Amino acid sequence: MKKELFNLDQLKRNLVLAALPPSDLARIEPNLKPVTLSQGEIIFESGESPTHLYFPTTAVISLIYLGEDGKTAEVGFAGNIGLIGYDIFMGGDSQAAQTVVQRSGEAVRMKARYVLDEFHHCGTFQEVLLRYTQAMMAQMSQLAVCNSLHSLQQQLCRWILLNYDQMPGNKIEVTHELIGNFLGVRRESVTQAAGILQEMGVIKNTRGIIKIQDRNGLEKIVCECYRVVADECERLQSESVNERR
Amino acid sequence: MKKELFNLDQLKRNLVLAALPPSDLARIEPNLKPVTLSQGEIIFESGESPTHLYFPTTAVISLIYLGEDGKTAEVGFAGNIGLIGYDIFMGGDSQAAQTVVQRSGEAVRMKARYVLDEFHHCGTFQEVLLRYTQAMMAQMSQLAVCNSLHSLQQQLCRWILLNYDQMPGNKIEVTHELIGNFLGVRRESVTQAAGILQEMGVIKNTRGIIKIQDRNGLEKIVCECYRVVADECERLQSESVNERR
DNA sequence: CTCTTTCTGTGCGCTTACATCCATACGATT
DNA sequence: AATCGTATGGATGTAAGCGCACAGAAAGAG
Repeated sequence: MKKELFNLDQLKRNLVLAALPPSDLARIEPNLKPVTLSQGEIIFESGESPTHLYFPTTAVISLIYLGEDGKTAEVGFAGNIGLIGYDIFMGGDSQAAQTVVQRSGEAVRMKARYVLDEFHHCGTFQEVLLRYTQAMMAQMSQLAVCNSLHSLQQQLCRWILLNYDQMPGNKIEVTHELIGNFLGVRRESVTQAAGILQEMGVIKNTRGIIKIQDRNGLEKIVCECYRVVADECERLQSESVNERR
Repeated sequence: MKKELFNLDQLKRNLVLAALPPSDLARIEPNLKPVTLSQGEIIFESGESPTHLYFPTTAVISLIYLGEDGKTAEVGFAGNIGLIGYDIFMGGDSQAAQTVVQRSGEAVRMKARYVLDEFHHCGTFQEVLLRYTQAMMAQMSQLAVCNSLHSLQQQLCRWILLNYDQMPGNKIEVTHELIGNFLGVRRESVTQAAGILQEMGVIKNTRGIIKIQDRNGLEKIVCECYRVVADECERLQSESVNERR
């Protein structure tokens, strides 16, 4: 229980935390603990109640649905522009999705108890959390639509771009197999789609790594879903700067 | 602006309202206005800020996404077990989905201003609204997964069953065309899938009407998504009876 | 350096749903 | 009872993605 003093700047890499007024942030800061997350780590199992609210700083965390037949699909995700574990304050006893680390990195987390205490003060903390949860809902619907209406080719572009945006560097460390799990398709289909993108010269596939070579090219191929989600993120960012209300 | 005195029992047909303690319900009752909604009516356009929070009693309301290419898909819906317009209290300025009446019927609605006032009292009203919103999120993810992993045949079964559960009687007044819009597929595909279900003897198609003839049969064909969503509804119902906290 | 593991690249035939077009049947209106 | 608009039922060919099977290639371990 020793109280670490860690850098406020690190906290502010997560834009939800950055959106909080300094006084609020200072108050909750003692209850925020940094954690290192590695790819594939399961944070919550499907059906569990979340024990902590996670604010990713450099990690990216996915919500994965597990079908009865072993098939999987990503229903949402959050990087530094988002939070994980909203079920804590939304009142549910459990969450349906499995929560798994999609890209290794850092996050800070807050115990469910503290989250509830702070949330029920009905201040800016609550307001900010709800706003980001709403954004998450919008994102989830958009991904739902993308899954059902658009080609794998486009979905893959969307996935790559959304990931690219969340990270420094121009490569994504991920196998086709894993992407298949996220998009709910076979590994081979991903390989094929990625192969075509490579022929077009926008990405380069190597073992376990996808290199982005032409971001603009990707944006030309991708469906509108990418822009919708990306714009939503930008909107939230600009609102947090304006510190409305 | 004349104040109608209408039946509390009518309000309680919506389970969100029924979950409120009598004192809360009595307080907000003057701000609840009944409305009649007819099929196809657009309640909010995509991008608009919701003006009212809707509590359907006998109507069923869908959230529809409009793709750039004219394709559409249902991302969520609410009947008497749910509410429409959560963006009001979640803090967003707009909502992404178009909101349209899927089945004619009654609802009561509450002006956004009153909703916000009441919500910020941070009492049971807030708690109940958030709980139902969370359920909506779970439902949305489930539908997302169903769209991407399951066959049209199964999706159609799910859709029929979820609708059946929200209404009295054993027929659904809807055209194949409309279902196609909801499921994001062509009318012909729906006709074909519905034809097979008819051959199996579980439904009967007639002009603009689907008659459910063998509910159990449908449950055998449907994917797990139906049960997940239905169970979530039942959970909320039983919790509201227990009046926890 | 070799062996094993893991990941990528392909080639089938199969199923599902799409696109287009047309036939038919219902039912409300007149 | 005739008519017309809307809804359903099918036929054809096409395309996307699946399931399986296998080959090659890179990384890591000993």
